[in-house]
Amino acid sequence: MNLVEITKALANEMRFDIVRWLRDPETNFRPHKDGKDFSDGVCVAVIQEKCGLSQSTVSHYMAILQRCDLVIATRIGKWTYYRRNDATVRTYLSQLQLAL
Amino acid sequence: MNLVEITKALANEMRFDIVRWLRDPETNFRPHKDGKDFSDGVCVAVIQEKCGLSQSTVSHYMAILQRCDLVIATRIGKWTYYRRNDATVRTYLSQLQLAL
DNA sequence: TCTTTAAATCGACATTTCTCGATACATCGA
DNA sequence: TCGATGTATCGAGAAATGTCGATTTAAAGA
Repeated sequence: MNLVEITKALANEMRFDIVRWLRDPETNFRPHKDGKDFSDGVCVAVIQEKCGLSQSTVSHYMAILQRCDLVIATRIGKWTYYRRNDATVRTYLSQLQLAL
Repeated sequence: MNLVEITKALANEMRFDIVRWLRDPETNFRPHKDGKDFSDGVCVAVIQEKCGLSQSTVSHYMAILQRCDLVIATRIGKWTYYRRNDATVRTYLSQLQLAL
């Protein structure tokens, strides 16, 4: 757990929002077109639609969030679903409290 | 209180450390040469010595930390003393908990 | 197998951040 | 008032980040 690396990942309005939104996908994202629930997370296309950024940028951002374990990716067929890693978020917050 | 702005300020190893160090100046910085205590904070020269960065960079970093209220500056004569703004740090941490 | 679709990667350019040395400003002491 | 000292600001170049469109990869379906 590298505090500064996670802080860098969150030091961007959109990535910060994505992590926030993923706390409660039901209220923050539209449903998947095929009706799949959010148990594995939200697919890139739906996150992209919400962000209003290009597909490549969103994919890149999700990779950054994944690299520091803020999200977990699950590939199913053509789709990659990203969900929050609550354990990392919790650990980050408590470590930050201790450090700062 | 802009969460992302404060997060950006902390998204740099050295600035992160400075804020940490300022929680307990007595253990993290050498005493001021004139014997002044740390009640108003730590002067730039002493922070610079600890960081190992140039004077201008440290001055710049302290301005960034000050702009988002993470530190409070007190000018006394030629010296500027910087101390942590614990209120901001606490508010930041709790707001972050709520947001994330 | 060919086409379509979702996502990742690549290459490029613009913007921001990092960091420095030089200079300016303010204050102190002689 | 002059020189020394501490800090802030300026200007610049290097590095990192943001962001895009194009391309590649992988899987699904016809």
